[in-house]
Amino acid sequence: MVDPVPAPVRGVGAIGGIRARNREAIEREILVTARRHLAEHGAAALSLRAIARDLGMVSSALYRYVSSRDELLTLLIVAAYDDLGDSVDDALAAARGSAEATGADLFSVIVHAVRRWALANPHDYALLYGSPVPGYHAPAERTTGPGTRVQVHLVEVLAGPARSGYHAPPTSNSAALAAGERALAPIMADPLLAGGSSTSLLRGLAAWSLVLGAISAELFEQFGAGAIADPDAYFDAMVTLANDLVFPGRQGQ
Amino acid sequence: MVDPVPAPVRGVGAIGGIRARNREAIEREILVTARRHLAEHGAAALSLRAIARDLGMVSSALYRYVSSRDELLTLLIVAAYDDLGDSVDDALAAARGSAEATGADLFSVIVHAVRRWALANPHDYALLYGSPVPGYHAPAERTTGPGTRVQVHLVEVLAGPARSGYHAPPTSNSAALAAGERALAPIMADPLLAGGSSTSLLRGLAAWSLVLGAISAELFEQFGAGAIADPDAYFDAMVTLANDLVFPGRQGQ
DNA sequence: TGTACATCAGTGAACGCGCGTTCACTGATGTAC
DNA sequence: TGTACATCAGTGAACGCGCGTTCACTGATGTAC
Repeated sequence: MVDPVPAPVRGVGAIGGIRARNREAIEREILVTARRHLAEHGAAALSLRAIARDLGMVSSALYRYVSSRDELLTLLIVAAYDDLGDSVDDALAAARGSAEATGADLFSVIVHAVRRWALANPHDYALLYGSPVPGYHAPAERTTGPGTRVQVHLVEVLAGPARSGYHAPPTSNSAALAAGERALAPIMADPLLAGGSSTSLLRGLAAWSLVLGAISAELFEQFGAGAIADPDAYFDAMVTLANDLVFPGRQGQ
Repeated sequence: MVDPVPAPVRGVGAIGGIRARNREAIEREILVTARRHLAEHGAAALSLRAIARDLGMVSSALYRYVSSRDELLTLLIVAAYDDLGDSVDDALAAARGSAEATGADLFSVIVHAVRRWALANPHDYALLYGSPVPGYHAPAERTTGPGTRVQVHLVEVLAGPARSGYHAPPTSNSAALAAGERALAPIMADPLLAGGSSTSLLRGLAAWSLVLGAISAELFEQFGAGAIADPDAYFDAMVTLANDLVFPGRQGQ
């Protein structure tokens, strides 16, 4: 949060001292309360005063812990990415523990975990993948790290089948696809993707777009309430089609 | 907008009278100004007072034309859907005029028009397909009509190849896909889809999700600024993959 | 054609609200000697 | 072990702002006779 103070000249800072522990506890309380407000009213309506009120503090007291409303938003974004990352980690760990899983299975596990998390935390999802909060721009240096945890897993899963000899067959319009792959150069430069194929990255991004598009549509009720009788089955089908995109011609689960 | 008055007992209402024409002109001015504010500040920051100020009116005067801020938002949504619909109509008309076009081409024409419109009107796009405006819920009876113009075209395009004998080959996980199709029953009941195939609807929705997901990612910079070197080429590739989804095994453009 | 009257658009003041942020302050907690 | 002092967390008042909405009003526009 905010620097505890320009520089502890003397006194204070005794790590683990009672004051430091109190401070950490209150920092946690602030974040918990802020997340509850986010869940209830959405990011645009986030109010420092309301949060302070809920904590039984005076609004100005919050400034001991948070330098501005924007910083609180940044903290919330980081917390949401972390929460989402944890959910996906847990789902993957459970899946890997229970059975030997193919890449296709794991792709499904990941995106199902994302959807479950999104349905449980719609405003957090909106904060990460919906329209930006007006007047706020996330500082990239603080949000990109936690923001890529899910993608890291996806990249891993995408690379799996390729390592065991699978390669996607050529598809219809290879000219457009080739140009699309070239556009990915800046991403391919990431060390995380070293040795990877831009073809599978392109297809992975398409699958990811499909899944996020489907989740957004469901969450924001773009087809109207009740248009889809069985959202779970519908999403399963979307995942199946997304999976065909990533591993064309390969049998899924 | 607002009912001109409970019931014109006497006087007024002379259709085309100078006062009526003035009223229409001002209604237009309000909508234009509101759209400009939307484009500049986003929907959440939309303010009746600010709009009135821009129009050189006192804020209370706006209530002669609009019953509340929520109603203005509804008008903006309808206007945005109409604008988007017009863009797609124009693009289709131009494409049909210039050359004989296959279904695949028309799909591409439609979604490219959607993307172009979204890039030109990001806040309108966010209003329609992004996270909902906090505290506002669109009245379905006023927004669903204009909201389906694009979908109507898509359905038409999807049905085209089927009419000329094309049928999608079976794909990997037909159990999940079959269940997904069953979930579409409420949509299939729409007269617009009479005689259509739920298979192609399912695939069409997947393609639509893919495209909207890609547009959202681009607009809201979800991959970080500059992550994709050539957004046009990237989107072309996404459309190609989406197209493969709708017409699997069929050669595109 | 003139006149009395209804309806309109727009004004200006006000109500009541909530917001982010700053600031001087008090009393408690901790630390150095 | 005691004491003087630094630093802390939290208070309370205030600044300045903008918002949506209501209301009684004025003068202009239109209409019926």
